[in-house]
Amino acid sequence: MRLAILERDDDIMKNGAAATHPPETEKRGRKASKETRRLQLIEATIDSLAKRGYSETTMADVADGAGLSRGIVNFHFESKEKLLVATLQHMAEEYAAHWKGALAKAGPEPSARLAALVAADFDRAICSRRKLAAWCAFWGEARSRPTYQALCGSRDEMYQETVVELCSALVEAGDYPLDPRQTALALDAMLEGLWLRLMMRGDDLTRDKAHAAASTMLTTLFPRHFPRTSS
Amino acid sequence: MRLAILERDDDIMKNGAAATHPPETEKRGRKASKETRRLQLIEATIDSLAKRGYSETTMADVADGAGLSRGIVNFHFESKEKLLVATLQHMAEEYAAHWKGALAKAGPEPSARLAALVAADFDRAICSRRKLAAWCAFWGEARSRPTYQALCGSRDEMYQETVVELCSALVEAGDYPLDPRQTALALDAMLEGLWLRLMMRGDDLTRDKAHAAASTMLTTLFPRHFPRTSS
DNA sequence: CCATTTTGAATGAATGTTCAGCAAACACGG
DNA sequence: CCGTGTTTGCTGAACATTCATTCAAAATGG
Repeated sequence: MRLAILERDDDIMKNGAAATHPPETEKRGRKASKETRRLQLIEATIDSLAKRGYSETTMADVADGAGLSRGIVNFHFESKEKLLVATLQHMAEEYAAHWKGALAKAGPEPSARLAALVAADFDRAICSRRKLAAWCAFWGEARSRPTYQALCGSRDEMYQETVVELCSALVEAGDYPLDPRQTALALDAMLEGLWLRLMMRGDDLTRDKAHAAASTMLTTLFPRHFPRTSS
Repeated sequence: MRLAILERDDDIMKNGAAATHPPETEKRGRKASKETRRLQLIEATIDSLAKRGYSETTMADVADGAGLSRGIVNFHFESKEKLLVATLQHMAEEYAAHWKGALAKAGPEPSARLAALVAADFDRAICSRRKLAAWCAFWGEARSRPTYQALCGSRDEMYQETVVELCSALVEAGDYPLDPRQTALALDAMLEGLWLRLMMRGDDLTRDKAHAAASTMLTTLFPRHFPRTSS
């Protein structure tokens, strides 16, 4: 009779041994509602993707990770494929909700909004090792799977469009000699590239360093809106 | 009696139907040397990775793609794992040789060298769909496999270091208010991110557009060294 | 008790690996 | 130029393993 380890140590980018206490807000064991169990399995899937990669993520591993029996996944999800799609969907929704939330809190000033968007990308909640690894695992398969490809545009048209608009506003306000679309593309690519590097080589690149590099880039692009920091 | 289709139409980013004539420099059929056959299988592996993704790349598919029999891979490579490592190694070496060659041709001027480095990244020979897809397939697995991780740093320390040095030279020469290391990191991430996007959404983003965005970024970072183009 | 959830063994398909044998190239003596 | 033996490259069926899926039965909660 094994016990599910539920709380994710959504890592501090340094596998911290944070022994958080079980979340009492949600009921465990048999009483877990359908949706809760689905979440639990999705989290276990992310764990497995991060630990073993896409190609070695098995149903058994997911079930074990959740502390449940083998057949469980096919009960809550119909198949492995659907579990993975649900997992990607979950991450995409979480990501979108996160940057939209950050934007909402940022106020109306374009520069503040853009800074918030960048900061959101390097937030602990989003930019943890295990989640980056999971994203990357899906990216690797996205080329050959239309479903993934669509969802992997999580940093999607809406995000991209938002960045374009913010760049447009800044270019106009500051009279910068930049093409908003091109600038937004470059910015976006840089953020994604920083994620990739963050995931690959974890030692010599920290979340803070990556965030700093991105912020400095904003300063260089829009010097009149992002004052140079002392760093 | 099937015939191996050897020449890759290293694609023009739009699956061109370039029916190149068989390379006469290398002997085919039974007489193919060991090394040639290995290359052939590696190319077939890249094809399979691009077409089906890492997790669905099978030995049978590689063998079929090369027009050879099932057991062939285990004869020339020892195992699937070793085939994949050899493939990644091949791509890494090709990539390194390519940018080093471009650098050699660029002359001594730092700005020209940096521009050459960027241009090399978007060269047809390197930046074809199938190769980007293959890279991305490996990236997805790199997290959980030390061997891949090491090789995936193909855009490796040496590349990164070169970019840092070029940035340093430019910063000094032009008195730009930039930190070379941070700038190099951002540039590098942007290039990798552009690759990723180039692979994901092939329609609304072409190699030329990506290259243009990268070049514009150079202009913005080092305006006195990269004159603004009319584009 | 009934409905819902969970279990875990059985099943079958997919696939990496092995290997005995075949056939082309080659070496060499006639 | 032939014949013969040997090496080397290659084949494809057989094998073993891994893994997703199924399902009948058990456990749990209401």
